This record gives sequence, structure tokens and C-alpha cells, in this order.
Amino acid sequence: MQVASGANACENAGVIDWDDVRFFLAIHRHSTLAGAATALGLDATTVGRRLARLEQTVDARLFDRTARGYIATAAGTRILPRAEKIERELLAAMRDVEGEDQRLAGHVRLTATEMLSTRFIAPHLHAFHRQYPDIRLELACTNREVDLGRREADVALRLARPHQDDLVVKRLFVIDLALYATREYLDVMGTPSPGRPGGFAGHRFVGFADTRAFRRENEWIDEHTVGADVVLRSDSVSSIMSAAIACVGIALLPCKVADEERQLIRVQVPIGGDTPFVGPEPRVVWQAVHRDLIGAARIRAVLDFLGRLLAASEPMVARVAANEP
Amino acid sequence: MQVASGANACENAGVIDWDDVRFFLAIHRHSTLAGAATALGLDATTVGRRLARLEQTVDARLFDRTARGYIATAAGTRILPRAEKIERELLAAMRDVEGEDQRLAGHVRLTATEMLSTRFIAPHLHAFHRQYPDIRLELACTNREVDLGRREADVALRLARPHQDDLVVKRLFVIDLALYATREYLDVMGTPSPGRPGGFAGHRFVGFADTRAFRRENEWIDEHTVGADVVLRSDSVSSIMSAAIACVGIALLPCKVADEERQLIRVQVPIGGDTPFVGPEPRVVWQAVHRDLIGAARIRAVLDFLGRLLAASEPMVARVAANEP
DNA sequence: GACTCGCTCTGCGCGAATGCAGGTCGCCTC
DNA sequence: GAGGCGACCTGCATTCGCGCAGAGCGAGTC
Repeated sequence: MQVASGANACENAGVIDWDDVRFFLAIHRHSTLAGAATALGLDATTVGRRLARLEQTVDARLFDRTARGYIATAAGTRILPRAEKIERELLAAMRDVEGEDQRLAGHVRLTATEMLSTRFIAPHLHAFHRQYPDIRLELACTNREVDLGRREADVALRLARPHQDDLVVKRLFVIDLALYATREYLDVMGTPSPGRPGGFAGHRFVGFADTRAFRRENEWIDEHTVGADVVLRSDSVSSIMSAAIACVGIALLPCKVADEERQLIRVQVPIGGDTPFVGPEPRVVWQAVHRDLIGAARIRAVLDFLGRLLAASEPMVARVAANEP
Repeated sequence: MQVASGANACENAGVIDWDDVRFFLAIHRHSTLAGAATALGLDATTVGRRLARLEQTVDARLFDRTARGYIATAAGTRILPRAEKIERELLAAMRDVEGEDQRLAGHVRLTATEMLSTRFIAPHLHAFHRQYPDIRLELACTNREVDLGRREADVALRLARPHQDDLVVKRLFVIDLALYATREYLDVMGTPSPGRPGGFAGHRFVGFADTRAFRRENEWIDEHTVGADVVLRSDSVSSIMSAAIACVGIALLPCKVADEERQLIRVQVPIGGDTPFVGPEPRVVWQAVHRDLIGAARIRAVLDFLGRLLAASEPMVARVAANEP
């Protein structure tokens, strides 16, 4: 019981280290100290100590140490939305100051699918570096939908239209898909008869991984190649193409990539009299960037770079989309 | 220009220490490193270094080092509201977890005016401590309006109704005011004639400091004691009363406090034939507490304590307010 | 039921962050 | 204009926090 004369009786107890909130969120998201530690690039010991300190400061237990890892207590669950709001606000603040950065320097994190990364972007990274030597471009290829709001990336190329708020999205181009196989495969297995019932009977297929991202393609394969056997699945389109080149089976591939491979032949023979055989719906490639970053010069540089790639890559991309859905 | 295969390419550059936001706010509010340092309970060197680190991380200058101290740049101004939002959210989170704390232990910070602290609360702090030995009550007496939202205090007793959101306010009681002087003073200077024009001519007064808090009382004195000379002003009512006891002059004082002082006599003689002389509008004492803290047991203990003081202090407080405005 | 794997907690060495003292600059005051 | 004062920056000793290695422990598996 102490009487303080002023209002600045700033006792150390009760003063929270705001950075501990970051650890709190990481632990919640990974359910384990070790997972949070790797995500934060730190040691699990540190994460445990920071949590202990935080719990001591707020004088409440935030996580239950269970067999399935760290799960939030009632108190932890209660403050979780606030912690997430803090994170959003802080990331927004960083975007704010970086969004008005007019220098052609700094880091830009670009994410795209594996095929787009390797075939569409990577071959031109050298030219980008020549033009903008001070922009450190980081290319993260993943099929996962990264969260631009959480700043997991600055610019994203995606195969599904992002519906998150605060994003500026642009329809870049479309990717036509068709079935491909090698001459050797067709010589041995015979040419299938697309569009004819049972036209694929006995054939082998290299398919996409059974994930939401490839749902449409997988459904199309199931529907149009009845009787064929999917002998291999992969979430890497490059791997699928490699497998097809290795005569593992027929594969559904982006036309402009597969057409450049000498060994691959398009399986598209419409048999006279049957209904014409059409490939699956082309995939639309969307470009997404957070609204707050549009103003940053280095972001614009990347967007320009992608736009010029688009114009230069006409042979690769099937056709530029003209109509917005 | 590096190519990361996964999405967890967590490079250290760009990772911000969230705690630096706290420093950012402190620097902005005090305009100087030294001021912020004392407020944070740290050394100015540390504050400067943390700011330097933050500016390096976000790669932008947040403050201009001017002759009048540190003032926010465009970038700093831009993120300021976000930083304040982060602070609000974090303080709210702390209230959240503390608000459901059902233990009769912990810290409670109570703020009140100097007179309320010394005469109304302090004499009973010992009883409070006996009843709740594990609650560390901190009494901060200040005339300044502390910000309960910023957690400068948990419970506040104020003489003006707080209009801030998220506060639970309650009208506690009213304080009647009247003019007092010593017998010696009146013997020497003569008894004034309140209510009669010029009735205070030649008299000395001890007034309140010329601040917004005492505006109403000062206006009343100016209006009703024309001709008197205010020879001393203070923002401490105790000091004013001491001065009055020391025969410095007549003072406007809380009745129930001044009535207990043997040396002081109430100056209230209504002269027959004139309009009856009435004192100034009584001051209302408001109790304010943040809504989120109402659930905490230790806060309830303090509120109960104040409520019981109110009942027991009938001799001191003039009359309990019955009607809410 | 034993093995193995992964996660968490404890002691120890090291590096980084902090506090302190001295110096310097600019503003205010007399 | 000169003195004084307050605030900011730089070198040095200290302390605190971090990473690392090892032990314990629980769960899943064969």
C-alpha cells in the first residue's frame, strides 16, 4: 500500500513487453514451442521463457500444457482476437511506411506456384536484377495460399481469384491445358480416343495431388478419362511433366510449356462423328498485391516486371484474357 | 535475389520488435528522449537506440530531430494512429485477462483529488489493508484528469463527470462549499457582509489555481466577492485551508472538512433585507472504472470499500446525491 | 512391452542490450 | 554576450537474454 504523489509512478511490475504478443500468437498457431520457435527463427527455450514471462506479467495462465501441445486457456482465447488485431495493425503500419517508399531498393517477396515460378518468372530474374540491382527479390514458390494480409508475401501470383479485402487483384492471363504423352508411350500403349466412351481404357495417367487447388483439373480427368488409371500424383506440375516425359503416363499439362518439350505430343485427336473433344477450363492467373503497398516504388517495379514478362511471354501463355468475369 | 523453396523463409531483416512501438509512442508523447525515458523508467540512451533500430528496420525516418525535440515525420504521423490503436488493443487485452481475475490479490491503482485522497480515503487505507491484505492499493492524488483508457489508473474519483466511452461512472456524493475564515482574521478585518454589494471590499481571499478544474469556483468567487483581493492561489485544497487557518484570508472550502477545524468559522451571515446568500453549486464526486475491470474481484473490493466509506463518512460528505442529472 | 521419436525443461558460455559517465551542442536567461 | 541548463551522442563495465547441449518424459509404433 503505497501513496504516490505524482501520476508517473511507473513501477516495473505490470509493464508488458509488447513483443511477447508476437510470441503468444506464434505459440497459438503452431501449438508447440518448437514449432513456434522455428517459425520465429529462434530457439524453443527462448519461446518458452518469453511465454513464462508474459504469463507472469499478466498474472494468468494463457496456455494449457497438454499432450497435444500448447492450447489456449480461457484467458488466452479471450485475448487472442485482440492479439490478432494488434498484429494486423502493426503489419498495416509497416505497409504504411513502406508504401510511401519511393526508392528502388529493399526487399520484395513474390510468391507463385511452382510452374509459374520456374517457367514464367525465374528465367527472367537475371534481367530484373540487372535493371533494379538494389531490389532484393525473393521468390517463394508454393501451392499454399499465402496470406498477404499477414505479410507472408508482398506480391502473389495465384490460380484462384483472391477475395481478401485490401488486396488489389488483376487478371494476368490464362493457361490452356491439354493432355500430353510421349511418342514412345503412345507407340506402346496405343493412341487413346478422347471423347469416345472408354477411349482411355487401360491407359496410365499422371495426375495432380488430391488437394483443393487442383480440384477442378482432377474432376475433369475423372470425368473425361474414364477407365484410365492414375498411377502417380504430384502437387508439382514440373514433376508431373517430368514423369510424362519418362513415359509414366499421360498428363494434363499447360500447353505452352508442354508444347516446347520435343518429346511430348498433344493427345487431342477428335474422332470423326463424336462430339469434339475439348480440354478443361483454362486456369486464370491472378496477380494480387496489398493496397497499401501499391505506392511503393519497388513494388511497382515488380509489377511492371511481371507485366512486361506477360507481353514478352506470348509464346508461353496461351492468350491474354480480355474479358473480366 | 534468392529463391526460397518453402514459405517459411524467415529472414531476420524486416522482423520488427513489437516492443519498439511502445517506445515510438512514448517518444511522440514526450517529444524528447529524456522525457520518454523517465516515463518508461529507462535510460535515454536506450530509448534513442531503440528508435534508431526501429527506424532502421522499417527503413524510414519516423522523427525529425528538431530544436523543439523529436517531432514525427510524415511517415511517423502516418503510423501514429495505428500505434495508438495497438496500444489500446493491448491495454484492453490486459484488462480482459485481469477482468476475469477472481482473486482478492494484485495491484489496484486509485486516483483522486488531493482533498479526497487525504481526507476521504487515506484515513481508511489501514482498514482496507486489514481486510484485503493481498491487494496492493496505490493511491495517486492528482488534479489532472488521468486517462483510465490508457490504464493510468484503475479507479478514479473525479469532480467532473467523465464522458469517455467504456467507463462505468457512478455519482457518489456531493460536496457543499462555503466561505471560511478564522476568528482572528474576522476580528482584525471585520466580518464581511455577503450578499450586500461591496460587502467584501478590502478583504483578502485565498483562491483556487486558475485552472479548468476550478473554473466554476473561481467564477463564483469573482462574482460574489467583488472588491476582495485574492492574495494567494493554490491547486491544493489542503494548502488553501492551511492558509486560511494561518489568517491569510477568507477561503471557499468543503463544509464538512472545514467544519471540523475548530479555528475556522463559516462566513455566511445573511444580512436581513438583502437576498439570502447562497454558496456555489456543490461539486459532485464521480466514481469511474473501466468496464472491462468491473469483473475483477480486487476492483470490486475497492469499489465496495469506497461505497462503505461513503456510508460511514456521512459526517464528512454533505449529502448523498439522490437524483441523477 | 520395449523402442524410438519429438517435445519440453535445466545448467552454462557467450553476445548483445542496457546503464552510467563524460563531452558537446543549442537554447534560455540574466 | 556570457553563463547556466537541459538534452543528445559516444566509450566502457555490467547484466540480462539467448542459444546450445543434455536429461526427462510422454506418445505412437512395431
